[in-house]
Amino acid sequence: MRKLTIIDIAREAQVSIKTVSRVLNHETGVGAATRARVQAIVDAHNFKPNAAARSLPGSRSYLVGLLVFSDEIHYYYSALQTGVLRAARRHGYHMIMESCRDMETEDRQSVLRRLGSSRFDALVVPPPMCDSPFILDIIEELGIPYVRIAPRVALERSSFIYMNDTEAAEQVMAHLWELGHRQIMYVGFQETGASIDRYDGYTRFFREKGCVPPYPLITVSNATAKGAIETGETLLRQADRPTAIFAGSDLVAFGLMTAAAKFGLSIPADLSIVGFDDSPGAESVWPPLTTIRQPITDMGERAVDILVKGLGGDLAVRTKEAHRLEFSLIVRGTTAPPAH
Amino acid sequence: MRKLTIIDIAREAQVSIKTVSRVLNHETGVGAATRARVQAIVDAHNFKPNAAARSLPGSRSYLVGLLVFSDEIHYYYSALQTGVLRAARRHGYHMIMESCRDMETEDRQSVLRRLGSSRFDALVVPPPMCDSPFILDIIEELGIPYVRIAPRVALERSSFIYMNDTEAAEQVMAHLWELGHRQIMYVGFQETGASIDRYDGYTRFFREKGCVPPYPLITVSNATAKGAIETGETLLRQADRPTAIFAGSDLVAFGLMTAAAKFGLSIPADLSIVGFDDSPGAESVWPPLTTIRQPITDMGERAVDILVKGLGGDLAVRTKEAHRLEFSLIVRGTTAPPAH
DNA sequence: CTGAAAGCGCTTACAG
DNA sequence: CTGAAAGCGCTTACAG
Repeated sequence: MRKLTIIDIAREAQVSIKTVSRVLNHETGVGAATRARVQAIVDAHNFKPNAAARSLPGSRSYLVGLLVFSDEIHYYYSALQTGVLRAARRHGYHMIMESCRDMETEDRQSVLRRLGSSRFDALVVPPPMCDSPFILDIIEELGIPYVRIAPRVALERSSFIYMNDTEAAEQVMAHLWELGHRQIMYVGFQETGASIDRYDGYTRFFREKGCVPPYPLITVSNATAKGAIETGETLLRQADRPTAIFAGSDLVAFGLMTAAAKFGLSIPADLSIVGFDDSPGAESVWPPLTTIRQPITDMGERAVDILVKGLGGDLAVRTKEAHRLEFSLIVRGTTAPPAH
Repeated sequence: MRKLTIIDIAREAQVSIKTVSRVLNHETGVGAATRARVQAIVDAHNFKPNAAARSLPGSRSYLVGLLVFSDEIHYYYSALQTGVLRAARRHGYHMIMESCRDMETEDRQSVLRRLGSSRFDALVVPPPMCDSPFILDIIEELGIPYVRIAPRVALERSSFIYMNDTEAAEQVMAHLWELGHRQIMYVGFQETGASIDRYDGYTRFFREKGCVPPYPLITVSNATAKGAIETGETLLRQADRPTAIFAGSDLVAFGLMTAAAKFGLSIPADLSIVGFDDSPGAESVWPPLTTIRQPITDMGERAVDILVKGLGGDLAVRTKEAHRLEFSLIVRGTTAPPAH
């Protein structure tokens, strides 16, 4: 069977190819009845216009860019990428990745040139680039439409996708509280502001219970587990050590688990631990980690959906939007009621 | 500055656009002098032909497919993808990912239809799909050129990229031997044949030293760390426990490290451990894991290089090739001389 | 070994 | 609200 073209659709709908093109691109200026008839035929055939043919005469490339931080393999970007790829394909776009190593230290001209020479129509900007005024200025100067993932600053600058870290933290606390824990500690990380949002949830939870948080904020490096291990060794030696620790990230949780093992503390019998991220290792460690799953893949998908809708040219949808996605608490093996 | 086209190149070289097209596509039938002159101009401008314009009239899509196993996030595929993406961009191609969840259980017709409807010009086929006759039959039936990554069966069927697992294993053994270890054990995994290749290196090393391997082959599941932890607990309880363990994968190594911690064994003072893969966690655990780094990203790049060369149409390069890439032993903190 | 013509499937710019 | 014409930058099929 030959590949369908808009000529086939046009013939079947008894309209010109231009009208089919209008419907396909959600352009205005087509009668409601005509639009419905064409759309029905498009749907019936599951017709997808040829991307090459679209981009050749047009000004669009049908490429969405995903900004990634250096070439490193990080599950956060992998997950995001899976979502971007999925949505891009759905919309007839391709994904192109642009790596941002050293963008902050590079001079303005070379970054401009580099981003300007890539021919994507729109850009998905995840952390930490989404919070860099330097990067945002350049993107805006180039006039590239963009959507940010989980930004923390200058929220008014663009559409963005986010999840509520504070609320997720409160849910972690509620889980531990219900198990009977009261001596709960939060161990965060230094690298990004997300840790603070989670700490806010921790303190807010205690406040709502009418209590004062029993421990001060502790932060370690989130780059390697070393800091968490060392901190864990100090913490767990204390006489009034917590019965449960809420770790700001899975990596911090892993470090604490290692430290606990060194002290002969059994998890979750002697100490409960909750992570944050549901990273690939969370299921592999022993016991498997109770943690918060972030909807990273969904975030990527939604970002592309917004972008493509905006590129459709319908001015009404160019409004900046903020989409909140839901997290979920994954209860696995590192949480249990406290001993006696 | 306006985007260059082959018309500009043709004018500058005083030839027709058809001749420029021939040079660009490495087609035969251009005089050596003409070819050199055109190529020089192409290089001088760093001219890249417009992919959309190429694929529109032609039969090629300028898309390379990467087959991935389900939608899971796995660093192996992430690394491969980085390489494929990098090489694809270099050659003016885009990358498209095709997920293979349940391919083995699906019926032949639906897989054929699915792969047939994606319009990539060539396919990179990593494990485990590269060893599935079912998948290979379908790809060949569709006439899609493909290169396999680290295949273990039917090597004559296609070009492939590989590394020498056995030799890498021998290098691990040499490292441990030089530190003074003699009671070295190998703990492999069940999932893929790679574990056997590594075990072969283990036994071969002892044979070359004129010894008999001191321990039998042990295998655990590579899906979660649980099996490795339990196995480790059994092994480390033994009176004649090894002074060093060569783990068939990083994940197995992580499990063994957890088990060692439970027994109060200090790594590397009481027990040395070496992994295999250099996965993202290898640097984050404590102590950081000594392991073999596989050139996964490079493998992806090379696969695309071969594919694109083949698509160039030069029959001579359609020969099946096998490219071996080099691994490297990354010595970190889990290996040291044995106690006393 | 080299080139002139037609056309891929769309969008742009314009006309009505 | 709808359509006819031109053309995007290449490749294909053909001619010499």
